[in-house]
Amino acid sequence: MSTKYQVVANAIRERIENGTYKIDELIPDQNALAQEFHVNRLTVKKALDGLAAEGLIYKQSGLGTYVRGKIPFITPHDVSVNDFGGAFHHFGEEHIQSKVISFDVELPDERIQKNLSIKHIDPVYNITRLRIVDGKPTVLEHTYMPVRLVPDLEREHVDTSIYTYINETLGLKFGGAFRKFSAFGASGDDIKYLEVEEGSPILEVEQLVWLSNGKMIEYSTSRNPGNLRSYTALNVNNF
Amino acid sequence: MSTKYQVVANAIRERIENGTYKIDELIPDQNALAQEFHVNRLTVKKALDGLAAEGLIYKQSGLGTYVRGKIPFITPHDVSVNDFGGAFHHFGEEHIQSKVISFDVELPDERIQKNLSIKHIDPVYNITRLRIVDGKPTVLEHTYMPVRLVPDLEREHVDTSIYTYINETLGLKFGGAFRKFSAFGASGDDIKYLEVEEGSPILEVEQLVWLSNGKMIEYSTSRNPGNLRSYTALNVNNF
DNA sequence: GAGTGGTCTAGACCACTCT
DNA sequence: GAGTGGTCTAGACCACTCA
Repeated sequence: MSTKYQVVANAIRERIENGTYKIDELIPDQNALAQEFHVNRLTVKKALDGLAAEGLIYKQSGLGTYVRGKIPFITPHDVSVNDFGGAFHHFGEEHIQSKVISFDVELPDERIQKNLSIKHIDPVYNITRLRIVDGKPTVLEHTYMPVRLVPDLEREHVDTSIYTYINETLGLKFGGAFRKFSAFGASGDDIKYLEVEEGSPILEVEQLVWLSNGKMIEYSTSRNPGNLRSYTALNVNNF
Repeated sequence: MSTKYQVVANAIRERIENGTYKIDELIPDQNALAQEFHVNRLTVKKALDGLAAEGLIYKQSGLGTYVRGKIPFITPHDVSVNDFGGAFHHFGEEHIQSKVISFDVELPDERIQKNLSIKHIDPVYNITRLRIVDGKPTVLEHTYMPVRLVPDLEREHVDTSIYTYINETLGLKFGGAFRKFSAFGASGDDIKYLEVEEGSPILEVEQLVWLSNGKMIEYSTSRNPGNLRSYTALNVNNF
């Protein structure tokens, strides 16, 4: 919130949301915006690049910058791959409830060592949680995190939001994530906890998250009953 | 391939791939690279920003720029959401075969009108294709495209690669895509064409693609048997 | 304190689109 | 030709990390 280009980006985002800049219409050109905000044109461009990456606007060299309309097939149930809030933040405190099925510390097997780039002597948390949204079992999460990077993780954090603990208490920043989407038939724990029938479709997200310093902090799988949740992803081309 | 930052980015990408810059090690700093390539430091920074967005490197202010290691759980079967090649390009001409199930021109219903941002009088192609990879039915694609944007689409293009026709013959560029991943149980056409059993898990990708001029060019759904294909997505955080 | 990447400026030229 | 966004430069200052 402190850099100039973020201030400019937020101001423009606000104008798009409140309708000052209308869908499919041109917004003022970069020079005009630079004058208005008393910044250099490059600073405006950087702000617009960010909004374009979010999908809010699109630019055409020689013409100008347009506001993009909403994507029709997004619903509030869908989870965007493009933000890092975590489930707690997405659904809101009032709607989400977590049932901790297991919360252990153990030494990692070879697969976990590889994914988290750690040695066999580095302990990891092994956490299984059932996320209940508005009373409905919605996600079964299986999470591994290196103890070294997330010291003193308490039951209390696991009950609510581990991401809040990592971001706000430890002051760590996420650098990025890699995700893999697959479809499976429900088995074992899915049937037990998600209250679905054997073989019914499950959307699995396998996920590797790293910090801004490049260290791997989380390897997890999330299993969602097919009818309850979808994931969305936005991609903008720049070549 | 023509701008300076692309030249620099490609040179650095090459050095990472051929091992000149090693995994988890620092690459030369921005000033050194700027000197070497005879460009300004900002140009180097822009090149590095691009490589960081691709996930190849990560930067830490105050320390330097590191080469990121490979993500362990990617397999060659997985399709990356982060590129725009199309199925034909991904699998290679030798491995992929397309069976055109239907190829019609019709007037769009309300759902298609909304997704493609067109009127009811604008005709669309309605194409159903079965993609066969190495002899195995792998994807059932259902595609809508506005006739106005893709004139003179011939059976020949549908048999091979529509993307090649759009990019190379029509000279159009993709601007971005929005995708939604869901899990379903196989039904109707899935059973018939993908040779799977009723109710077996299907990974569906619903997709909206637009051109660099902002116009919607494709609305499609792709259905993959759960055991055959996964999708991967990379996200880098910048706030 | 030295070195790193991040931000910002003023000014320039280019490629592109429309009239 | 006028106006748009894209690229590039030279130079400056900042925040951050490590010794």
